[in-house]
Amino acid sequence: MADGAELSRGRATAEMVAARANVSRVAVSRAFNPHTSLKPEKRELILRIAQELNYTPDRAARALVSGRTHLVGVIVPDVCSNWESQEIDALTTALQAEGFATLLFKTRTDYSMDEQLLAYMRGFNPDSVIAFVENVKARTLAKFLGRAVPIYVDYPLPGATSAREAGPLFDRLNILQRDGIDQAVALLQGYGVRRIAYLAGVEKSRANVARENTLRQVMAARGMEPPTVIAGDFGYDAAYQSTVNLFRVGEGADAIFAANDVSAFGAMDALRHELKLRVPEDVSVVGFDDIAQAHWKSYNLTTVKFDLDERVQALVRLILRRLNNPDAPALEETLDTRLVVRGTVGARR
Amino acid sequence: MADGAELSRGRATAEMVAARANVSRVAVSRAFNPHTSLKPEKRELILRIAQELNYTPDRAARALVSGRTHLVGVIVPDVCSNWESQEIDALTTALQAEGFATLLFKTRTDYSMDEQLLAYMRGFNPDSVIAFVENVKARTLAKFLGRAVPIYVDYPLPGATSAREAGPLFDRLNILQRDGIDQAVALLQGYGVRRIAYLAGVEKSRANVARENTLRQVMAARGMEPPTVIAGDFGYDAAYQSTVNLFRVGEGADAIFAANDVSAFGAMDALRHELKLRVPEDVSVVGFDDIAQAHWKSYNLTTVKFDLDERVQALVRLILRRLNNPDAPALEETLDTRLVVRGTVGARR
DNA sequence: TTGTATGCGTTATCAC
DNA sequence: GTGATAACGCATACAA
Repeated sequence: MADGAELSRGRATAEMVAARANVSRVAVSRAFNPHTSLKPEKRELILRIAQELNYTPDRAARALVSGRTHLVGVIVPDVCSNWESQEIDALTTALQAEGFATLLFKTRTDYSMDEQLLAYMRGFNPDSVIAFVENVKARTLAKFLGRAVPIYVDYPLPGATSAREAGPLFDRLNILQRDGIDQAVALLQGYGVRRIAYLAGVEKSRANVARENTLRQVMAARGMEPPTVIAGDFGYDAAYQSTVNLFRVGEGADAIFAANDVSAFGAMDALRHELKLRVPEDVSVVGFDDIAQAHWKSYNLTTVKFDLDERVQALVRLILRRLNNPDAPALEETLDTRLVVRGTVGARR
Repeated sequence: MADGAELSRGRATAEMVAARANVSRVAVSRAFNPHTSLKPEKRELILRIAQELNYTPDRAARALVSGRTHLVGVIVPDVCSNWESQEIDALTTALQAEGFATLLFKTRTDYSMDEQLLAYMRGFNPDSVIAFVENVKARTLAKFLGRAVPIYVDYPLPGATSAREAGPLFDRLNILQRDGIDQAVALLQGYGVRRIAYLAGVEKSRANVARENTLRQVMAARGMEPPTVIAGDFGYDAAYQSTVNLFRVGEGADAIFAANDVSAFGAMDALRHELKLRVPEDVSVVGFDDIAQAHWKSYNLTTVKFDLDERVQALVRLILRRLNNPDAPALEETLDTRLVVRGTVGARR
């Protein structure tokens, strides 16, 4: 009766478990920490009673003394942009399996809330922080972080040397986009495409800049004229509008290389529904990301793929390595991209 | 020098701020708590020095003594399903503005990880928990929760009385789907539709069951034959397949009412690309949710809308009300739905 | 308005 | 293998 009441509201404490099991509080603590010495049968008893009483160690208290919150901060501009949401999803699953929880923070791509947000986040003392280079400035991140070591997801510019920032520690996940872009351009070239337009993403975004620069480089290496660049913001509507302008006002193109899949969808819809052009017979389209919608029949998009699982595994690996060895020099992992061929690139007719 | 080193790694503590400002630690604490008495100039000084030293109160320590973690647990099956991600996005923004952070947990729709997940989550001691009825069983949730009062997002079945569970406290956000569904059916009827097929979602989902039952009721009230029900799982691929079957093997339909927007997209693509039927001239389509993609030109979907902002505001309101009054009886908020008319319902030809 | 003393629930250090 | 005791960083009741 009294037990039931105690049990239902206001979580049980280690002391209550200890009392029930006739052991000391310390024993209860040990029962929940694998690498401590405790007689097996005693541990078993304690765990059983803990379960009966619905006891779980309080992580806030644990964090206070151990210095580990088991919280991983994830800073994103848009949860609902398709790529981000798929990454957050997979990351949360993976972190959960390792005993961490995902703490979500939203920022803006214009850096306007960096300081406020980071100070706010620091209060939660995450063990690790995952940020995208384009969302938070490195210096600001360094300044506002507590003991957490941030992981930067970066898209290195072609030719740039491995970016080991001086001073503060920055672990890094590098995504090399060259392979995928080269495959895409080769495919386009093989189908007789000559004039490629690059449908840009948010201007400040490093992912975008790296994409454009790499595309330029690849095209030059293949003896092609530089791409026409048209404005975009990674979103559907801007892509739609820019594509219409390209063909109505501008000079058109044989192919559109979009900064991400969603932009590619916008471009395709503009081509088909507004400009009455066929894809790929009149214009080919290539995207970036390979989000789930890319295989939908309405689009069936040929796109440069980031392997989501690889990415998430690399991130988790970085987190664990850093936590096991807080003073190690900057860690780095690198991933490639590749082209997924579907139906939006083909012979011109 | 020494300061710089202190500052860069391992966060500053209240004591360090106090020392620098020549005040007691307590004054520092007060400076960060608005409703305490402290000479304004003193508070200002402390806050300035805190900023210099990059100090933020440690929330783990604060949680330990205040009993508030400022964490809101959100339990979802899929971050990346479109509706969820948009809701998480908006919710995170709103919570951030109120000083809370979103703690994300992934579960499964088959309840298979309920107990493990909830015990895990309780360790983090969230101040509040938001769950969807279909994802976690009420009894399990009650058993494993600490002091947090869960908020359930529910789609009440038509005719069911307000579902105040006996025993433990459950706050609730009810979404009434009747208005939107009635508007949709009226519109379809007005365009001469007679045979409606309901493209179902995950079978166990209450959202799905409520949608189907309400649709039945509304159609009966309007003197229509009951809908044909075809299988689905809220996803694109199943919707595509089911729609093809409906027309190839089954008896077809004048209109498809899909359990959500993504299903509607799958149905539309099947109709147009596989079955060579026109939407809406041959078959009308209606969806549910009004996700961002619904207005894309390829789909331009007529759909039953949940107002995202209203939803998020209601949730935040529930959280704050509960926190301000922990012993209040079960709180409840109720929202309506309405039809957004776009281009997938029209005259049959 | 301000400072002192106490406790939040846990793990780490040290004895035994 | 086990138990006492001291931290962890902060907020509050109380005294001044």
